[in-house]
Amino acid sequence: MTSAGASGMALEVRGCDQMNLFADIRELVVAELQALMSDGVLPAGLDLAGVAVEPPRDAGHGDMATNAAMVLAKPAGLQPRAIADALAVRLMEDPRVAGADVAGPGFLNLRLEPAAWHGLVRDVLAQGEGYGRSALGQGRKVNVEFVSANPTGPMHVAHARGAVVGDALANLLAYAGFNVTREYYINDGGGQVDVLARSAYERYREAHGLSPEIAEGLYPGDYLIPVGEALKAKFGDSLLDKGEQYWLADVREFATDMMMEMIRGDLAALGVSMDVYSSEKALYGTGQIEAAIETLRSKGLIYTGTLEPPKGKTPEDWEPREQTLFRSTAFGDDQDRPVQKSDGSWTYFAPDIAYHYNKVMRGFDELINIFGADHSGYVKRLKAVVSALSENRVTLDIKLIQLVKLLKGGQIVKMSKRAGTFVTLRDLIDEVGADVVRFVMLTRKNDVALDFDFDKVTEQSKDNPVFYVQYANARVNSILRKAREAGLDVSDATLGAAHLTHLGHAAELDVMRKLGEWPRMVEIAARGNEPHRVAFYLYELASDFHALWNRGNDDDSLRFLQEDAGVSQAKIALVRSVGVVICAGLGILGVTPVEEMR
RNA sequence: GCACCCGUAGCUCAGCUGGAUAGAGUGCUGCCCUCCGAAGGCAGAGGUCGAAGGUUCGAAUCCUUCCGGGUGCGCCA
Repeated sequence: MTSAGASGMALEVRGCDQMNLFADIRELVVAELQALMSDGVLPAGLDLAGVAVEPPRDAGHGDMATNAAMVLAKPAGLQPRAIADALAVRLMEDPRVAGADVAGPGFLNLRLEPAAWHGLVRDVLAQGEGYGRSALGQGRKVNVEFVSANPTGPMHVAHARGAVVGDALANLLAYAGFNVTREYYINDGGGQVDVLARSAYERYREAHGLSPEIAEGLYPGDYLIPVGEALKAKFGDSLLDKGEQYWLADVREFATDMMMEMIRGDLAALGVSMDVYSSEKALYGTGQIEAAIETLRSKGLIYTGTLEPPKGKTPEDWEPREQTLFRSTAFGDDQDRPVQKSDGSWTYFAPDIAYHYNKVMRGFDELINIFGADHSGYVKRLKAVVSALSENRVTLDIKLIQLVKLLKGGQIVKMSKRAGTFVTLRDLIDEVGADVVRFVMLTRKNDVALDFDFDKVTEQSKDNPVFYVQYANARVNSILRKAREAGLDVSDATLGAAHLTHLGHAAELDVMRKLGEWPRMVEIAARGNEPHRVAFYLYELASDFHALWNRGNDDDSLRFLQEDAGVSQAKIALVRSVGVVICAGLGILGVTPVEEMR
């Protein structure tokens, strides 16, 4: 939602004062390892790519841990401990490092000086929601294609998850320094839009007082009634009692446009806006499909042949047919795939090839498609197409979105298009709100099924992750409000200049450590195209913050508002930092932060 | 038959592209409000990471083979 200026911002932040404590310490470790190499303690020319600086699993081990000694032991021909000891001595000389202990099989556990964490808080306040933005993407052009629902009706819940994941992923990638385009591929070239046209025509007849004949296979939904009315308004009675050949094309275009209008509205209600809408139909008759196929043919990947029937269960009506095929088996697919039907017309795969060719030609470095899990069989052939057409320059990552199971009162909400009981995206948003829909849809990895429990998501307890995170943010704002009422200056500038040496308790350090993980988390999530990690991170941050808050009940010195204004400001600086990161994270998820719970 | 995805605490799920004694929530047991919002927090119990092999300093994570569940498999997109 706030991604418009993202790529420019990332470039700006890139460089010197981009704060990422883990990255900084890794740089330090690498520098010291290089020094050890030039001193002859380590053999020269070691590959340091595998050296990682990570949060230790157990916080008791310290603030950060590096595996350097273990990954280098073998290539260096030395004992891990010997490397770790030598490295520890050098690292201790850095003012940020308070301790470096060798542990376990050769981990080097680092404890940082409180001042390092204080610097982090100052940085969060100085950079605001820019804290955590990354230059990882280096402005590379990435295209995220998602939703792409057929323009034949309103969006329903099955589309919602893909829409949310795609949009949050786009936000995430923009935040991580990619130049992102959100794109919707309109499937307006196939038989289903003819069905739409015929269905709408019946509603048009209905608008003229005739009784509609919704034959088997047509779309029965009420949402087409206004389309019928609009057709009447536009065409009067000129289409009545005419054969399909007189009206099909016009009605199809008109109805498709209205459906897309409705879908745009549905997306907007969910907070999604696309940068580009591409039309399948627009590929026909322009030579683009032919050109794409010819390009593949020139690589020897197109031929005429006959497919074997699938082993195991052969379809009843199977008969061998000669078709134009794409050699996707050359890329690991199970079988070659037809691009032309036996009558010579294109299969749905052909325009898809042209569409992906088009994306490659537009200069994208990376393509990401968000598909429903029922498209799993489609993945290999599309990847094959992209790598063939781009000479392996462009990568295609396909995220398959598993089903959403709706639960209400402990019961599964059965959805049937025919029975008209499917739940539309609008219904869902009207009932629980777009923020809840978005957050909950991001609390699972894309490739596992998701239960969406109406009762839980509207509940105000920590069962409900949306509420839990929002509550943390509300508490942050509550503190700021109280402080202002007490006449304290809590502007970010003032807080950033506070004497943060007042922060040092273990519970406070826990929160600071978690804040320190944010930029690292962004990069991990962006590298894997996994926006759900942001949701989980926010939950953890909220948890650490709630814990700190409650410590104040037992220990007065941990309360945020103290007698001494300077001490208060230091504490509030930390509180405010938590709010900044929560807002940044919610921004990526596309969820509106609430300042007060109601 | 083949391909892809999933299998982690009673239940719902995380798990950083191979790291340390596998973590949350929920449920169960016991605690914490004169208090910055208890709509919260703390502690305890609870595991053969579906199974068996393999790769190496080291595997829930990578490889192989099984078992169980889901999805898909030429003129629908």
